[in-house]
Amino acid sequence: EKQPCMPTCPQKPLVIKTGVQFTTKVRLLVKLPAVDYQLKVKTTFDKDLPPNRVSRQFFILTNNTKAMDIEDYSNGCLSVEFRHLQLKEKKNSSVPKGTENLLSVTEELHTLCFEAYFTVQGLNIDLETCSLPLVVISNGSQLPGAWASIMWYNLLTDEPKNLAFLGNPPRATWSLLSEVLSWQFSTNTGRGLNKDQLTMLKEKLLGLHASNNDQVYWSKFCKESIAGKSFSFWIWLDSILELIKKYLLPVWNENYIMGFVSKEMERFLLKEKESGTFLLRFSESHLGGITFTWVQHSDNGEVNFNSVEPYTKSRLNALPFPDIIRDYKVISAGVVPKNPLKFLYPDIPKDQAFGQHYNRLPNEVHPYIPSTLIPISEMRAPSPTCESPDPPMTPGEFDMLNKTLPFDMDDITSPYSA
Amino acid sequence: EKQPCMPTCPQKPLVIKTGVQFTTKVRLLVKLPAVDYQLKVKTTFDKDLPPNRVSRQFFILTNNTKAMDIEDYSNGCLSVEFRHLQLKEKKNSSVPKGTENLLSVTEELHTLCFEAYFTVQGLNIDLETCSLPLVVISNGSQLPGAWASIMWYNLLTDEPKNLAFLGNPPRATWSLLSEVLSWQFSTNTGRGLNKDQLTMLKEKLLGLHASNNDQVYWSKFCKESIAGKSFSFWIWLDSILELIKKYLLPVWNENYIMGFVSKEMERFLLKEKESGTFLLRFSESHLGGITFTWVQHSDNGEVNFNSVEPYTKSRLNALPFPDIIRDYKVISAGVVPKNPLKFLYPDIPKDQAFGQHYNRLPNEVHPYIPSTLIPISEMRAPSPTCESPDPPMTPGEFDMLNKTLPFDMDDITSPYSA
DNA sequence: ACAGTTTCCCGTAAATGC
DNA sequence: TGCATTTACGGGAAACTG
Repeated sequence: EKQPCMPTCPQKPLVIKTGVQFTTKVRLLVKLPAVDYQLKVKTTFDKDLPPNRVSRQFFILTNNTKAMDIEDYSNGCLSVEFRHLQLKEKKNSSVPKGTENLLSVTEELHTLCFEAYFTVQGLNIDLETCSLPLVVISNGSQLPGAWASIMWYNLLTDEPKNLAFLGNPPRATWSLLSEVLSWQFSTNTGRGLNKDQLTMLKEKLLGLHASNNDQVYWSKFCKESIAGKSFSFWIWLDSILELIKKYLLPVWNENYIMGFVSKEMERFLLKEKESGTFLLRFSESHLGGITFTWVQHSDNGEVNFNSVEPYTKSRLNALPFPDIIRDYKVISAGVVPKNPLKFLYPDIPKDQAFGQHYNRLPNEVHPYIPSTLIPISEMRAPSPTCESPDPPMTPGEFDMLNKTLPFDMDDITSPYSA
Repeated sequence: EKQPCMPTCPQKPLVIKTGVQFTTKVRLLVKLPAVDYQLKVKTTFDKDLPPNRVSRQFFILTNNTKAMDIEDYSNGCLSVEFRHLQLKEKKNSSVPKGTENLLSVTEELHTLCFEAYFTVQGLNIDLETCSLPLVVISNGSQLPGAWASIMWYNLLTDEPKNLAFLGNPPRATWSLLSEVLSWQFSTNTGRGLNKDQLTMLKEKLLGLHASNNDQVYWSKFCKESIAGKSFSFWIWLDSILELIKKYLLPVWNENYIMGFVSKEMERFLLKEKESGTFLLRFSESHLGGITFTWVQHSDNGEVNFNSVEPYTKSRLNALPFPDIIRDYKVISAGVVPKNPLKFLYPDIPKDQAFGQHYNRLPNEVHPYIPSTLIPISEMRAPSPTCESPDPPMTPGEFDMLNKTLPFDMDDITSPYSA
């Protein structure tokens, strides 16, 4: 006879990529009478899953049977850890595809099953248990979608194994969802999302003036693109999570990235601040981008806001973000290059916030002159709203700048015309 | 009975990486009497190779049998193309490893064998042929070494199948070797090596005043490190080939890269030239690097040479090389940033040589200010030998520069101390 | 043609073996 | 322990497939 679920307690990854190894561990929670033979456990993928339930079938490519061992001598607890397990798709399976299955691959839930079969005192015992649902992907680009499925499942059901859950998933209240989003940030980085950041996200997803009890549809969260964009809310948010993890970790953890703030709020916050006050905001138009916006007050009282083209991984691979802030320059015709960033909102001197994360300048390696990259923007013309306390340059200085700066100014060309 | 080699003509890759697909084609060169059944060809790896000859054994993981087909209806020529072949190492083979085998993996030669067995008019016929030697690698980092083996083999023997060749390889005269090196460049890029470049390479390998008849040892070419370096001559040269292929192709093909030139020769060439004349040279100290050296004449007649820290793939991934030349700046205290590169040796205006390869400046994507990276070097102090026709800056200008440039100058700190 | 999905494989890092 | 070699796999691009 079968003893379902109870006796063992499996741990497994929540998303598995085909062809990539994973590890799982099963622990026996009941104490068996001492046996003089090894207790073997077999791991199976989607055991007894009714056909047509999934559009893809997988199997464990590697050795899937292993003997349990005593994990803890104090209580004689038995366990077994499978390493180097690997999943492969069953191709040409007789199961016809696309039978009423409208789920995308990242919504399709699967389980790992474990069984231990043995005879004791003439009794046949078949212990069996299954993991909570997991998602199988074939490429890392599917990971964000897969993770969203896991989040939604864990957020909205207590059922241990409802593999059709995402066929018709319930909605989530914002108050519930916001907790899990903040938790994603805190577990992945070390700092969660604060009230203002969550408010911006709520308004992005549910519109202005939404309440915490308003409900978010699964499709709105993860499947439908944001209006005017080519990606969904979660894909956008996850791209920022990855950006932080890879390029912004210390700066994020020290709370120097406001990040989730609307452009309207940004201007509202900056407009009363000193010229050169800036804040950091994640791009809403491109995946995984961060920009800074600074304020400039001109002599006539006009207020001007500038935002740099967002930095994404290609640029951040070349130059760490704190160095970008340290070295960023704006040039405009006839003015010496100048870093417009002075105070991190509200009034933290730039070097106080970021100084400890600046990278050392390149070391001189004889016989070479060290060299580095600096980020630079051109203002096509000295805007009347730009701070411009600098004395005008002499004509000679102006001419020299024209020859040495990489931007065309009034079509003055170098003496070596192409 | 066996018909060796003659009847078929195999084409195969020269270096095969385990786990990566490759393609090979066999063509039947004799005309058979028409047969009404399919003529099947079987591909085998290292067929009948005596054990202990190689330290590693491989087998074809994928389907290795396929029927020949009429390739060309005009002459009825039969051929078969194997696609998606894949090699895997036989592990735990009974062959004990390391039996008198002193070859490295990239020196170990193997062959692909093809056989077609059939009966016609009561006669058993077994056609069989083998490919020329090939090298099996497991990681792309082994490709340069493997390629060197293939080059040496093709350069120095006409034997179709001497798999022990690299156990005791003959030497190559420089005149022979230099041809094959130049040919590597011309086939991989579009431009070979000129006389001056080859002379520099000869001197690097054989010392000054070596003659074209001097001989190069295999170990000197590929196995032993260059004195004071951690890589061999060929590994160094191949790193430059890869650099050109990936980052410098048009500039190389237009002959704007002198590249292989000693530092002594470089100075000799530049010293009589106008200030701002520069040339491009491949780094000899680091793999896959390119630097530029420019000359500056000071008022007192002293000549000064500066070389920038070599650019390698990490920097070149961030910024295309022509843009580096266009935008490169030198700054020193109190002087406006300035591009020291004016004429490509001997006297080609920089923009004339590189202008057509400059990338467009970033487009304005509203509402962001476009931004780019520029390469920059600091001269710690205005060298007395530097060209310095610029009027000294006013104290105000100097102070401003201190605040805005990313380098510390005389320990003047920003107002926002860390 | 196209989007969704998988496969391929370079290049780097880590693991393994001698 | 260090070096030579293989394995692992993220990430971008190509190939596949309905």
